[in-house]
Amino acid sequence: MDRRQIKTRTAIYDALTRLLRKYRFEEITVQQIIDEANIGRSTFYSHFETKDRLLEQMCNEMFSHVFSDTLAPEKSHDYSKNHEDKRALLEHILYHILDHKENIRSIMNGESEKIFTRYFTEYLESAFGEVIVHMDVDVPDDFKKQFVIGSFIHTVKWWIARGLKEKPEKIIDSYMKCLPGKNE
Amino acid sequence: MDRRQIKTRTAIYDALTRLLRKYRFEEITVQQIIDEANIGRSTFYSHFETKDRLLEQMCNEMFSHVFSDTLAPEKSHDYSKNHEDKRALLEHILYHILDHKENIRSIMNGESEKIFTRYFTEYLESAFGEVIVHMDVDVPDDFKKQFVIGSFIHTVKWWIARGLKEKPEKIIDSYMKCLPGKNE
DNA sequence: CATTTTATCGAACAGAGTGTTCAGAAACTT
DNA sequence: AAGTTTCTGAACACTCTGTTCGATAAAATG
Repeated sequence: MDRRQIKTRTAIYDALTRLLRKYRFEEITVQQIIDEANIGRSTFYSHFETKDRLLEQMCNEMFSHVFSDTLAPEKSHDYSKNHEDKRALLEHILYHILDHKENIRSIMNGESEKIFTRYFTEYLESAFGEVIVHMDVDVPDDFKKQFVIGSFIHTVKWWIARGLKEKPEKIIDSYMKCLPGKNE
Repeated sequence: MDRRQIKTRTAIYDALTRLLRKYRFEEITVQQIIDEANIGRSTFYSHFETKDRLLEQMCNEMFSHVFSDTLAPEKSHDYSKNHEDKRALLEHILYHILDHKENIRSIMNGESEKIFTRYFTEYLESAFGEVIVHMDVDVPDDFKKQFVIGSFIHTVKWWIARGLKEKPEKIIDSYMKCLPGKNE
């Protein structure tokens, strides 16, 4: 890839990241991004069709990184085997989120939250779907799934919204204590 | 209030409701609302400052109705007393949501979802905050609250997103089975 | 019923933002 | 050095927003 393209691309990403610390995504204009990134107007549009596509791609890169290596098939196999490994995987995810501390809070408003949730749900579904079904609670399978996954994602969002203060271990510990049934 | 005002107001509400069945809120323009409602442009703006304020007020009316009579101080006192009454209150809320079946699904996208969540959280917080703290799980109080309330709201959203197919009793039953600790 | 008050209408307007185009400058490749 | 690709930025057409104002219609008042 041409160096120039990489340069403008990262310039745009960085600009948006910086702007997101001050403004909500909805109130940021393309012109602001262009000025902050120090690029020409037509350059922006040759990289991204719209402002929304930019956000989408930025989120995709970010979230795919957050969930990437944890889902390597060999690893996920190990993880879901027993209680302690599940705990380790969940903690691992939180640490990955912690890596993006700077971005994640400002990104976590409006449309981007949905992208995050979609990614997260798909990921947890594929990593834990099977395990959850085998949990010992007398409710329909689909309900069980939505409850366990939904409450986890909600917990993570809560953790992020409050500034990622608590240690991942603490969050996962509390979360698992709140889960129903014997899920060892 | 002037009859004319009431007429335009409901015309606008109805128009937006109808449009929301076909388009997402973000892609609806003021002009579309005006045309659909058959009113003059300046009339719209004499009623609502912006499109967002319209949505906000519409949601406020709707959600305050959903949560209104269930939170009458005397009643909530009864409700949180014992296990069965809590169940009854939760079911009651779902039935109220069911009353708005037509609107609620289309409204439940984008910005309006946040208004719903805010209302819902505040309500549950005030109705059950005390009760939750006394639940027998060894996690911090604030975590306990966010988990119990968050997972309930998520469950309700899940129920709505799938078309409110299940009976309220069924949803509440499953939900309570998933809750941790002895909360009788 | 006549009068006064208030709401609606709609065209016209200014302003902000979007996304496109294009010719020349600048940077990369071979 | 020549050829290719990307960047630049001004200019443009468009869409949507929110305001203004005089004319018209409807409601409230006495």
